[in-house]
Amino acid sequence: MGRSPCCEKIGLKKGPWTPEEDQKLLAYIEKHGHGSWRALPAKAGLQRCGKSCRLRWTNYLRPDIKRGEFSLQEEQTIIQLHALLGNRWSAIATHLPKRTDNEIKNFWNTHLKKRLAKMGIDPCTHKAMIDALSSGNGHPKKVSNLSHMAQWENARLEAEARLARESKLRAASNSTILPQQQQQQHMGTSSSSSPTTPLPPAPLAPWREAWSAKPATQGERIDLESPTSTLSLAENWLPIMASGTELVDGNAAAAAAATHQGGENLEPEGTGWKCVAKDRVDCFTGFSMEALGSEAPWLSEPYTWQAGCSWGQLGAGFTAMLLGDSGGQNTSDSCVQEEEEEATGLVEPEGNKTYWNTILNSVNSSSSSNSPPEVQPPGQEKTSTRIADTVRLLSEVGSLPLQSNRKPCTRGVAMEELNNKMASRVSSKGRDRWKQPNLVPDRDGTREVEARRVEKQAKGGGAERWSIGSPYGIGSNTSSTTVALVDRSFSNFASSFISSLDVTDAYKLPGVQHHLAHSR
DNA sequence: AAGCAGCCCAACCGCGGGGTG
DNA sequence: ACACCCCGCGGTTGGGCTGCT
Repeated sequence: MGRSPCCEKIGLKKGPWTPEEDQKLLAYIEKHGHGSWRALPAKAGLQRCGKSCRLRWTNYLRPDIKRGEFSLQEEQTIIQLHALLGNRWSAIATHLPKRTDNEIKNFWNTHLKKRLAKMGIDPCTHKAMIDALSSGNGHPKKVSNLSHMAQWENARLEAEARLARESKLRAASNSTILPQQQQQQHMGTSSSSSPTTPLPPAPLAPWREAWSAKPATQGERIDLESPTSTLSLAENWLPIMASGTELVDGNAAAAAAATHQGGENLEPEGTGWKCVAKDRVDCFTGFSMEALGSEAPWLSEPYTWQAGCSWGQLGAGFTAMLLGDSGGQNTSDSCVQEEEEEATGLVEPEGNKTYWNTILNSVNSSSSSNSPPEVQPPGQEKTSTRIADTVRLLSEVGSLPLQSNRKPCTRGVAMEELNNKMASRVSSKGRDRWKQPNLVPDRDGTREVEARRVEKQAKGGGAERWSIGSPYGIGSNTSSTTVALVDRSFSNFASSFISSLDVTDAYKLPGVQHHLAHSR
């Protein structure tokens, strides 16, 4: 592995930057772009290594950096994202405009970590301390990593399972709907569908569709019910809800959840929440939908997009996202309206019900000026849409660069894209496991090359400049391309989606909110 | 006022992935 | 397939600052 020797070279300056050095660096980059960092110091007349220059630029000199105190909103975002992503600071930073990963990392280590610890929440696991200790065998960091990885693995498995089902669906006759299945759906049972039986697309709520695709026997359950997904569901979220600690007692949790449900879908005194609290240890080790099934009345409720969902819905949230809304397509008008409202934060996440379609419309409309959307055979648009959106969901939530300047996804492209991403995830190792290249067409349009974001344009966004990386270098007009930021509303969606995930729900509870707000 | 401890954060270190020849 | 190079990332360090004794 050819690692660059970097700063140990004799004669290169280290330590704090002087204003003169800053000025030199700024002037050079403004005029030429940074190009090769290694070559930059010599060209700019700096006695620094390229790495040092890069760090100074990315963490301090860059014009699109916001400095100063973190707002409450930013704090909460960091906490929620850390609960989901762990110490993936760069990924977290992509959700906090104008903040650098280094700044966020420092802020976490110096402020938030301590504050959470003070509140009795383990900053590594985002669980109540007592649970972290009891379940982690004294290795909270391991537990944290496990939880985060479990969530991603969960997403991956569900996406893969979905693709498998899509294949089966395609293979089977679209018009075949077994009468007994219709009856089961009507009756609300969830576990008796055969894995080899084609599933009807519409009548099932998304999460029920996902779970009903499971085989009925334990040995065949690997399709959708992985130990990791069970872990992420039960371990992250339930303990806080049910722990009865000073943060939120069981009743408060139930009441809070009922509030999230608008007091309609979940009865605080109902069997659901009590069951969760009482049996949470069992849930950790042996959770299965079959076991709960009809015993848990909230599971038979129609799936609805509420900000706070029952714990059964939490896991289903991701599933539903990956599955898309099977309830029907939205009209373009309402999509636009919802998108606008979503961008202003005026709507509840139930607007997400049709969000996938909105996103695809956005992406397509932004990119279709050059290439008209491919006409899909009837019945295939939706599949293509969902797969493409799945890819985007994984990209966004995992902070993988979005390929927002790509042509509208056809089924084949989307399938290939998703498969590649999934395969890459599985095969890659290390912290870049989730990182994917951001591909853009090259100058000839004959192939794709990696693009790098070089700067944000005007304040407030709208467009973001990307530059094609090697071999063309950065800063050349011919190598840079401007792509529309069609993902603003998607980003909003992602935030609300993240907010709906298991552990983060704990932070939405009034008691915890209060602690967060008043411990600043 | 001096000494000390703790905090903060810019900067550094080193690992590892990706691109290229 | 391999070596080399570049760069991004997360963990860590250390100098400056602040508050306490």
